[in-house]
Amino acid sequence: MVTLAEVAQHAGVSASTVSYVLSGKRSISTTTRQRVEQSIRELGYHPNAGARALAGKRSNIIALMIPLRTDMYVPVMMEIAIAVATTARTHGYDVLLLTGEEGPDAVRRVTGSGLADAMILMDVELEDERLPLLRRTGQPSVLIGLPADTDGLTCVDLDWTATGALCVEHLAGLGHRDIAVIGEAPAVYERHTGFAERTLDGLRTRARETGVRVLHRPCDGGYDAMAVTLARILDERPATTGFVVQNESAVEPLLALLRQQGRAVPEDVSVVAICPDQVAVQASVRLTSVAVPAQEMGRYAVEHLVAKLDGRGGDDLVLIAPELTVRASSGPAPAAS
Amino acid sequence: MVTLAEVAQHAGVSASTVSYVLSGKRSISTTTRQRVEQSIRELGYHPNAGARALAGKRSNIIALMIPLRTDMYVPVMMEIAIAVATTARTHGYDVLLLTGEEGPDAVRRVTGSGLADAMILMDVELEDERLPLLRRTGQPSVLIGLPADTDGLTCVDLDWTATGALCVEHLAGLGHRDIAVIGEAPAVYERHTGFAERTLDGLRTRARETGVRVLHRPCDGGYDAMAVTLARILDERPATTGFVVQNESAVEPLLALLRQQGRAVPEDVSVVAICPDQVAVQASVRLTSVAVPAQEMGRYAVEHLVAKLDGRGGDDLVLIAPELTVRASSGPAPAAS
DNA sequence: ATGAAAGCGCTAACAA
DNA sequence: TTGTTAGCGCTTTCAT
Repeated sequence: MVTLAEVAQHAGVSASTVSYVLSGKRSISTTTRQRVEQSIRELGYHPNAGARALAGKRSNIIALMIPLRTDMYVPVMMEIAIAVATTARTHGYDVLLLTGEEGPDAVRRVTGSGLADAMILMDVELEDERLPLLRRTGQPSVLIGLPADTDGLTCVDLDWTATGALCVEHLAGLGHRDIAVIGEAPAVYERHTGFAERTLDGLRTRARETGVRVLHRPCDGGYDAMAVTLARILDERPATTGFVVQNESAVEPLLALLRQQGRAVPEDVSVVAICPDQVAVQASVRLTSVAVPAQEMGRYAVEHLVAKLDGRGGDDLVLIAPELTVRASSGPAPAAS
Repeated sequence: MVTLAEVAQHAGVSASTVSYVLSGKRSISTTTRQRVEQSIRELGYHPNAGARALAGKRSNIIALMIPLRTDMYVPVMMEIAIAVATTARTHGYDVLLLTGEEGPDAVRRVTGSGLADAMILMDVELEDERLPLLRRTGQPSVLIGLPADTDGLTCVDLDWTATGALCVEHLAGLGHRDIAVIGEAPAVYERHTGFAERTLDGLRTRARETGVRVLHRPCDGGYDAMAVTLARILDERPATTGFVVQNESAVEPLLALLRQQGRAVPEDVSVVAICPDQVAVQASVRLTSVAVPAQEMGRYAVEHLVAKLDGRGGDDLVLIAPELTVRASSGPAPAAS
């Protein structure tokens, strides 16, 4: 294993000079710098991460806590994780992958051990049990998702309330008066995941304002669950002509079932999805949708964290404005029969 | 920040004693151990990761390289990643998330810096450019996926050749004589991803043996691409009655298209999928499928790595035997018309 | 069964 | 512009 001392000797300079060449924290004459860089290359030197962390008091690692469950939004999680990892690298950070399994203990462990300099939490719940600890320790962190109380925290998220409102607005504008919302799995609501509840809020508020009726039904993914849910909806509200779907694994089943029942999209019923663009485009009907900006959230989280670690920027609350893209699944409400 | 020295002082013992209580590497009297453990709890001590890595020469971190692309098997990747992370924790390891982006450089960086003790590579290509380096450095590692030459490497994978064979066998056994294979995106074959080519091998070999005709067509995901692909297949081989699908995002489109054309599943055509069980069960027709054992692969990779790091076990090649579950999408071939 | 002390490889004052 | 040196917090011989 090549050490800094060996590089120094090889280049005929002191250890600190090599260190400073690496960190750029003081000016070095061009000739020295080049000799050192040459030696580094020749010897194949890589600074030891442990020593660096110990002496420099920063590990250059960002911890990313992802949810253990995979009952929702797997592609979104993955996209965020990849965006976090690549963005982190461009800033010289590596990413430590933590699952929610350990819960608050993971926060304690990572903070206490100096394993990571900062952390990003995904799948934040409204009353998340990790938050008190985060606030208390002052650990630099960014939440992806919004808890009930954001005081003293930095959060990034899609503006779900606006997203819900936007969906209703679009359908209402097309003349739909009875809208059904096909939501995430019941478990998601039971654990008070912020985005699900906020979306619902937005949906309902704007519905009230526009005089539209909204029926919300959670739905486990898959064809069978969707069949049951759809049957119930049409039973309770036969006049339903608009659907908002916030559940990736219900999208295609819904379309299949509507087709099967002879309800044409968008002639008879309109469908608006809340999902990544890729899903919307690949569906059997190109879906009018509000995109979940996964990459943007991941990138932003890292950049904010890096700024914090560099002493720039403080707490912040970033709500990304939703964008609705009109595709082939929504159109004017059919004339009332 | 609480240090080991502070714990030692608080407990009235020496630093080494605290260290040994933590590592269990030498016997400690019960009373001392209890005093030390008490102090650790009272002070909220967490060993510093950097110092530990520096002095102990192991970081207790396993690096996981995931592919950057998300053109295939996102849920599988995610499941593997989560299985790796949770299994690693049960063995006292943390997981560093690397994307393929850096390529071989990442291997060099992680190895050289002592950031991780070992690595797991996903999405291994037949002639993967990271392998020479891995072999040369002797870095403890496990590949998930099989390269062309496995010499000196440890690999885990589903036995894709057997998987392909099994699918043909099942359909042939049901009397199907013309089988179409709907594969991954063309790009997957172009970069010679091992599993895709091996599956094809298994498919073709067994087809030859059972006197069945096989037509293979790569397919980008989504409805439109699937429509084009299906049209071509039925054009070239109108007698096709069996389908093997190895592309998650083509599954539902295929089913929808078949339905649309009035071809009943499984009465007119049979479909066998290669996908996670969850996908097979949630599809609009419960799919006969060969499962991709994602969790098992992740868990095995970690366990093998831990064994290696503990000086137990060496190189190894584990091919997980495929299992085909018969569900509602396959049945006897219709009588020839 | 326990302690004392020498590093592990690096960073960052402090000097020159 | 460069060198010298004192740690960072831990593990692990070597002693006792």
